Amino acid sequence: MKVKATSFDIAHRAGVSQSTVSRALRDSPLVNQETRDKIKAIAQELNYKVDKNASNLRQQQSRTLALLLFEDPTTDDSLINPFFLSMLGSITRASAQAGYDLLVSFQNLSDDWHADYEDTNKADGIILLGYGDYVDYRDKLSKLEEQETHFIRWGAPDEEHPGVSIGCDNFQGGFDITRHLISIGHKTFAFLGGADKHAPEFMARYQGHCKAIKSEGLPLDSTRHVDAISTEESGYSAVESLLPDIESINAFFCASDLIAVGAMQALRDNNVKVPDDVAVVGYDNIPVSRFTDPALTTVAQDTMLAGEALVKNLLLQINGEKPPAQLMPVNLVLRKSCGRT
Amino acid sequence: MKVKATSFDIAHRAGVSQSTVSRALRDSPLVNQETRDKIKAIAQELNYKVDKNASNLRQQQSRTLALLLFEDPTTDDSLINPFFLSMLGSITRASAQAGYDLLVSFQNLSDDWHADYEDTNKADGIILLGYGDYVDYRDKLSKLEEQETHFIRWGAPDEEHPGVSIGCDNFQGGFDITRHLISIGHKTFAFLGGADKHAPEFMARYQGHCKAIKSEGLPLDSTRHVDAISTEESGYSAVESLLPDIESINAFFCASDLIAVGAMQALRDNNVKVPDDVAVVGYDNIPVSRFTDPALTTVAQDTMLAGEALVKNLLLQINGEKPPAQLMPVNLVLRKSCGRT
DNA sequence: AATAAATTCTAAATCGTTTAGGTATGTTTA
DNA sequence: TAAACATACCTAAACGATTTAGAATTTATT
Repeated sequence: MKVKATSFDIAHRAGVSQSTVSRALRDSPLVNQETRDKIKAIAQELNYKVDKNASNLRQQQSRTLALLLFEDPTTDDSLINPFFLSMLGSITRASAQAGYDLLVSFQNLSDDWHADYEDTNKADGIILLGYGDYVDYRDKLSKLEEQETHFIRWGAPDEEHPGVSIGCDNFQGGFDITRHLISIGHKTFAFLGGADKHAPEFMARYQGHCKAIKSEGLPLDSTRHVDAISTEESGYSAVESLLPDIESINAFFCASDLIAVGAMQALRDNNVKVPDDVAVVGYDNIPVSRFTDPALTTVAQDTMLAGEALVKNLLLQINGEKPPAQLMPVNLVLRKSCGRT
Repeated sequence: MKVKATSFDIAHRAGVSQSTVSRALRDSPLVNQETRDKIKAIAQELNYKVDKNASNLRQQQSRTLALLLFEDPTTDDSLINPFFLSMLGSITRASAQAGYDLLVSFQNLSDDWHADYEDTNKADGIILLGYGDYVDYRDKLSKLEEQETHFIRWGAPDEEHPGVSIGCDNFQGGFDITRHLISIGHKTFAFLGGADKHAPEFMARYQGHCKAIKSEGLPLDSTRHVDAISTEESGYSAVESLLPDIESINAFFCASDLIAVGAMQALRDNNVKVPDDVAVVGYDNIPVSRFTDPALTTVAQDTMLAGEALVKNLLLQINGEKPPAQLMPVNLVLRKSCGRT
């Protein structure tokens, strides 16, 4: 049976006290350089590693962040929204960079996650990642705040939700891409994506969309609005529901790339040519969007930057500061699906 | 400033000793039911949560698993192989189900991850997830084993690598899909995917491919082998390199769906029709494969099952058992890209 | 009524660190 | 030469739980 070396073992071998070992390993100037080197050598030889449980207990911190993923409960269990995954990647890397470990967990409504990480000292802070819909969790967020838990939420900064949040400028994204569609000649639209309080991000995109229509002098009824959640299936059936008067639509603005992928599939199955008969644009710039046929014009959220911002902001909170909410900029990615670029 | 309640606070209020509190909260029969209820009520009221650091330290375990993701270092940093992500999802859920937290971390060659989790008592066991290529890490795996660290590797069970592993039957997958291609009339092939020691999974698929060709009585030189790593770009250029004599190829067997997506893109760009001019099949059944044009025929690995198997196996190890390696079955997913089904 | 057994609780040791404070040395300063 | 000060180390007390051993109380048995 393997038995782990402790700082006492090292102390014994080095002929010093255990506290000196602890100090030496953390390069404290309170211990002589020679002694330090000797202790470190022995530590290495014994394959010694600081026990994080003991260390964390003593220091009352864990140098660990918890990432809580809130998935659209309607989605198939095994699939994860690619956009989240991209965020997950950048968050993982950003926290590693900062010297923090990352606990990942999927949540659903029933869990009382609001207490389970920081309260137990398993994490120093929590990152909440979901598609903007925290409406049902609002009271839990309040509780988090009340408990002075450090947490940050991915989503639109607004007053409705307690706590700090970071999100991309969905309004601007919806505005920009719609303006582009108009600028290349499209005049009538369909917006695919549920824009109610349960999807504040989709809502903002839709509002940006409408604003652009107005500001370009088009009549507001030049766009139609169809419900859809962020899945391919949902995009597919959204298009199906619009087939009867498909000729009256110049362009589809899909609230997410997944919706767009499904939408294009539906169009293809019904012999509607993209972009010749109708334009399609998406939102998120997920990895596949480059490889659809035709390649999808979309709005890119810089997930690298966003992940870093989330982690940085959270760490500031942990260090006792009160960092402000943040709105991240957004970029158009012009590809073939929208027609003449 | 928030100050956390400890078991002493509860003991004080309840008028019992702290040890009684500890027992009561863990439903020990050593404490009277009435006392238990009272203590639990007080705990709830004070919003008490067991400090995991203290608890773990005392119990010498962490009830946490660490997932180490090894990415093809050639891949863009921000992108993650969708297949891994799918595994990540199922592993996360499986460990949550088992009452374990999950630490996620991306690794690269330079890190000395081989010591960093279990040795520090941050995790009770480690899951290694990569595209089969652990060749360069073999000595690190040995070290893990030597240290009696609990770990499990995703990949082909073989004697070359130390430790237990679970993987899908790549040979069978390659065999099955090739046989299907032959059964619907294809006679000449190209295999896209580096099949050297750095990609044992691709290698096994290739070997299954060749076996099927032989067993169906076709000449072995009816297949060509082109190097590619698991990215769309790589698939794209692999196809480009074959363009000169594209007419001599009936079907492309891509070692992964990502390669297939890139390959189909390249074929489209060069006016080669799939599946009319040439068939294309992939491997992995990633989410997009259903939405490519045409939909991709591929080999599905049941990631749900695989994630559960990994976690279950690791937990057995943690509990002192010696579970065997496992080969998971594989399923053909027939869609349009391979031609007549 | 005395003894044994069962129940319920307490005290203290333990996990492996970190860190405040103390104690020898030797070196400088007035 | 004693006071003042570094230097290099050590002792011991946390941190907050779990758990062993044993004490106190109640209940059962003879």
